[in-house]
Amino acid sequence: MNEYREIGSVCIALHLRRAARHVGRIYDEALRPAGINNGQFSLMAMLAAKDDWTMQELADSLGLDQSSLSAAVKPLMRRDLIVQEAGTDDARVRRLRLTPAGRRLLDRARPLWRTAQRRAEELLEDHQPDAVRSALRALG
Amino acid sequence: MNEYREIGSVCIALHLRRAARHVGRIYDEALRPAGINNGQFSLMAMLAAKDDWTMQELADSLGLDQSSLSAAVKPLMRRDLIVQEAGTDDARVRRLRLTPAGRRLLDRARPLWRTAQRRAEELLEDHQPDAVRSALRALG
DNA sequence: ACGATGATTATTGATATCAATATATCTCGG
DNA sequence: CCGAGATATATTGATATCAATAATCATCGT
Repeated sequence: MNEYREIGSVCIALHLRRAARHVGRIYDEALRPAGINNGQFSLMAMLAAKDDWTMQELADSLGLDQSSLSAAVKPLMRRDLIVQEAGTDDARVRRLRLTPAGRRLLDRARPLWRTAQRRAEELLEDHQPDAVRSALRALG
Repeated sequence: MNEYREIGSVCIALHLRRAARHVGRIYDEALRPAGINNGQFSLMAMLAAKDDWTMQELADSLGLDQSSLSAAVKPLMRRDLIVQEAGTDDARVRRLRLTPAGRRLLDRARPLWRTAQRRAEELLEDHQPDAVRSALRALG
């Protein structure tokens, strides 16, 4: 018997990344008319939910490496959807904000997100979406 | 009330990608002594489990875009861990095989994978790993 | 005030990922 | 056999992701 047949069926990293790729494509496709992808939508939705994030706080909330966030904000800043402003008290920190244009784009994107969200929940019909979210929170 | 607070707590794409990033880092760290990352381990384990994959078959099994696999095999070929050979009957298909060096590296990596796998299962202790895998299969 | 240590963000170099497109090859009707 | 459409893989250009490192700035002890 082949020792490696098992791995494809039990490896948590493989299952997670495969699912993340597929679901990410669902959201990306739904969001395409708004001109952003699912990662950019998540980032901007965080900014809309709570102002005054530092880079590190936001990176932690997204489960991202600090340097990955540093790269991810660049395309959004180039399009003037978000801005980074220097902290007043501590000159090292950078605070992120949505611009008015970013907020408008996000509002246009929200119904598209909801469509994708519905489709993803349908895939989880027989698997208790809340239990799955809870498990994913434990992993992330 | 802010319409966007909800999104961070219910978005399936965000939960999945956050978990996938974190878990991926666990496996990457464990596999580092072998010189491969979790995606490369998955790819090579598939080749060890069953020979004679075409590119498209393997891409489907990994839930990857065909063009992503095309890019992913390059670093492994450069290191002579896998080879691509032209199909005999159909000149379009390329078949992938582990080289002996690839097989040796994979055998060295397997106990490292098992360590990471144990750590990931521990995170899922209270969440029935088999149920989670089943849900992830439904998503991917 | 100085210097060491720590904290925050950015940069670099590598791989990963996709959509769109290109290229090569096959198949099948005529 | 030829050409049209289909299929398999590769390339391109953009963003995503990390580890390692660099660059700034803060803090604290002396």
